[in-house]
Parts: sequence; C-alpha cells; structure tokens
Amino acid sequence: MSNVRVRFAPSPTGFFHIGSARTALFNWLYARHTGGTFILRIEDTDQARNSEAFLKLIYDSLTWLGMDWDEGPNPDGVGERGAFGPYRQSQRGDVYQKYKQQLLDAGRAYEKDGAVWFKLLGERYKTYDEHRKKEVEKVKTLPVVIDDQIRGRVERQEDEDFVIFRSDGNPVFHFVNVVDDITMQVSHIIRGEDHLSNTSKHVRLYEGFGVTPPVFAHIPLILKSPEMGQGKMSKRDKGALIEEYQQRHFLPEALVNYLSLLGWNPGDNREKMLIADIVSLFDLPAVNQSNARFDGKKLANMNMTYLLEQPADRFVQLARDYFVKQPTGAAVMANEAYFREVLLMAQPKIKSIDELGAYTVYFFTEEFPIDAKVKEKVMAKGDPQARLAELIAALPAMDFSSDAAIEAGIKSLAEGKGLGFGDYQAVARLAVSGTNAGPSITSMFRVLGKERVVARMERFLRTA
RNA sequence: GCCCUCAUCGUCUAACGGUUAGGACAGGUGAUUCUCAUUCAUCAAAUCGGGGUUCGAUUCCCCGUGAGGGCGCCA
Repeated sequence: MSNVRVRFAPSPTGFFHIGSARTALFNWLYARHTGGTFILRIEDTDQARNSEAFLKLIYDSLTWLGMDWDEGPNPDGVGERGAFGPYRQSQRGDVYQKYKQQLLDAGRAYEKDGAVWFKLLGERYKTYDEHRKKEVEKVKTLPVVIDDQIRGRVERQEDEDFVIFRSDGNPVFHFVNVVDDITMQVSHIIRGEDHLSNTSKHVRLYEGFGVTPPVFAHIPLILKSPEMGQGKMSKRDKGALIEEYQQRHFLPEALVNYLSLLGWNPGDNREKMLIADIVSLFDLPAVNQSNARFDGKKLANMNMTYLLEQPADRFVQLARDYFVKQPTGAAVMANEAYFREVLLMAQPKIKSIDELGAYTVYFFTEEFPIDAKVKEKVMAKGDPQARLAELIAALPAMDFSSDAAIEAGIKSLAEGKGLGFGDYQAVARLAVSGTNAGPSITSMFRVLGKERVVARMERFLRTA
C-alpha cells in the first residue's frame, strides 16, 4: 500500500449532489490508482443543519456508486473502521481542544469577543473594507504560495486574523478541516476549486501547527447546463441530485463513467470505459483546469449505451428492481419465465430502465392505452379495418410456434390479397399494443399468444 | 470594491510551437430493419478580442473582455 491518503469530507446538511459525487470520485480514483487509502470523514460540526437522514444518504449514495472507503464510519452507520478515528467531527471535540491549546500556548491564537482567533504574523494596520463597509485590521504578510497539482503555482495574500472557535465554543470549518487532515495524515487534498481561495488560510494554519501542508489539487467545478442558467450547479437544479438517478434506475457505472469525464479524459478518444480502466488511467495532472457544464443528454446516452450491453441476467435483475417499486409490479412479475421473455425483448429497444413500465404495459394487462396520434395516422392510410378483419379470419389457422412461422403466415396472407407485410403490420401492432413502438410484430404475437392477439383485434374493430 | 481561477464547435473535450484544428453528445440528411429504437453513412458546427515573441501561435507573454469562485463567529 502506498502512503497516499486522501479523504472525502462531506457534511450531512443536504441532499448528495453531483458535484460532491464527482469530488468523491476523483479522490476515490486517485486512492485506487495509487494503491492508497480513501477516507470518509463526516464534517458534522454544524449541529443546527445536520441530519441523520442526510448522513445515511451519504453512505448509500457512495455505496451505490461503488466508491468503497477504507477508513471512516461503516456503511451501515454502526461503528467505524480505521486507526485515525473518530471520523465524525462531532466526536472529535477533544482533539480540537488540544490543537486550540497548542496555538494558544504558542501565541498564535487569542480570544476576542468570546471567540478564538488565529493570529497572523506581521505588521498591523487599519483600513476600510469596501465589501463589508467597515474598518478592519489587516496584517502585512508574505504571500502564501500553493503548488497545486492541477493549477500550478498559485499565490494569495492572507492578511486578516480569522476565527477558529466561535463564541458558542464550536470550532469553525477551516480549523477542523486542517486539524483532521493533520491527525488523519492526509497526503493529498483533492477538492473543488471553490476552496482555492480558502487554501491560504489553511496553509497558514499548517504553519501555525508546525506541520508541512499536504499536496493540494483543486478540481474544476460543475456548472449548470446552459438551459438551466448561470453559475455552478446547486442542489436545486434539475438533475443535480444523485438520489434522482438512483430513483430513475440509472446504471451507477454509467453515471460514474460520465462523471469521470467531467474535467478529465484518458488522453485518447475513449469515452466509455470500464471503471477498472479509469482507475488505472486516472491521474491528477491530467485533470482539466476549466469548469465543465453538466449535460444530461450525454449522461442519458451513456446510460443507454451501458444498458444495451448488459448481460440478460443483470438486465432482468435491473428490471425486477424497477418493477418492485411499481404498483403493478407484483402482477407483472407473477410469471417468471414470461416476465423474462418480455423484458429481453424490450432490452435492445429502450433508452432507460424507467421506460420499461410504459414500454411493456400491454404484455401484462388488457387495460393498455391506445395512442391517439398513432391511431389517427395508422387509420388514415389504406383500409386498415379490412386488413384487421382478414387477419382475424386467418389467425386461427396460423402456425404460432416460432417468429419465422408467424412471419410466413402473415406473408402468405398478404400475397394472397396482392398486398405486403407492411399493410398488416401497422394496424395489427396498433390493435394489439396500442402504439407504434415495440418489438417485432412476430415475437409480440408469439409471446402474447394467439387467443389474446385475436381478442384484442376483435375488440379494436368493435371500438374503432 | 478587493483577491483567486479559467477561456477550442451549442455541450464534454483532443491537438512536442508546424494537423485539411480530431473525437463524442445534441442537431440536420440519408440507408437498413415489419413499427419504434438501435446501427451505419453523411452534413453543419469552434481556437473570445487586441497587441507582442517567433520563419511559424489554439499552444508562450501582456492588456482587454467574458465566465466561475472566494472575501461569515456556514461548510
């Protein structure tokens, strides 16, 4: 095992969104690529906004996406693993007190207005702050130099003392973040670019503790797609929540694959890749510097590509997971062999699992909808009623033992009337399935069975 | 207002300082299949602007402009 130690440090104050997932992913990829350790740390110091439900969502989302962690709370939330715990900041009060005392003893922190402040070293002066509309005390310091793995050399001036413990006694983010990274021996900090400006604070804190800062790597942000407006993606944007993709039965590996391509590429034209290949190819210097816009269409396409190539058993299992949650689920899955046959017929045709219900409805009930637009179109051409009547007459004698036999049967009927297969196909499909989209008419007939096909045609003729 | 970062088709992106600026998604057109979808073929589509450096700049430098982020006793 290498000495690379990275962490993902979410706070359970809201839904798990796509930006967090991508940050987690890049950390996970780097850990797996280097043979290092991936740590999950829960930043739950903000008691007012924390919730157990959101905490569980973090575990579930990471697990669903296949990002396993080596240290941190256990995925079921009971107990934890790793030698550097506790991994929830709410349980690390003692550690923070100790480090606060260290700063106090060294003269690098002081109390003011009931809060504890970190003290910058240098000459002090007062100046008016245009942004905050008040006079502030600043400190003349040398710029902090950050050698970022993705950005290169970044310089930033840190010129004001800042709070590390609030007057309510709780430590603030910058402080706990640095203390935890020190005590957990984090070697690389991979996080969003929104933290780049905070990094100078963090570096000063490391110096205050007499510790060499870890390697920083600030990854680009995910922006809204153009139709969603301006700015970085937030939880309120459509498609921003991991939970949503889970509910829509996306394939997690497709989502991970898509996310990995937002700000990174393997150096060639490959896009669809095995997770194992992404792990072996991923590296920090290859990460882009510019922000990326989220594109739901490309994600959907990636998901479809994955869906098309799923082995039959996995696809049926995915379908089962979907139908279990549908009100009609029990009826749909009542006959195992029939269910499987219908589903495998649908697999090459659908773009996402959540289309399955509508796509296969007429296989499981007589109460399927008739698409009005399709009906109008089909009925306007030729003499569909006559074709249907001919089919009804010919069907009882037809061989239904195979797709080929059915096809031959319809063809010979058509030839006898001087017509083509196509003259019967559209109206038969409409009468039997209520739509124009579906598997081949022959396999549809065979799976449905002769009686049901004839009955539906008769009913259609009566009501049409 | 101050500070930091970024800038190639609509979007994600590729291109040792030398390419007809490539690929993918989305879009257009056509072919194939009994429908639909897939698939295949094909078309359209970009180096933000201005200065340098250089024989030569998408690539290096500067200035604009635009976009994103930060400036909390939030994380």
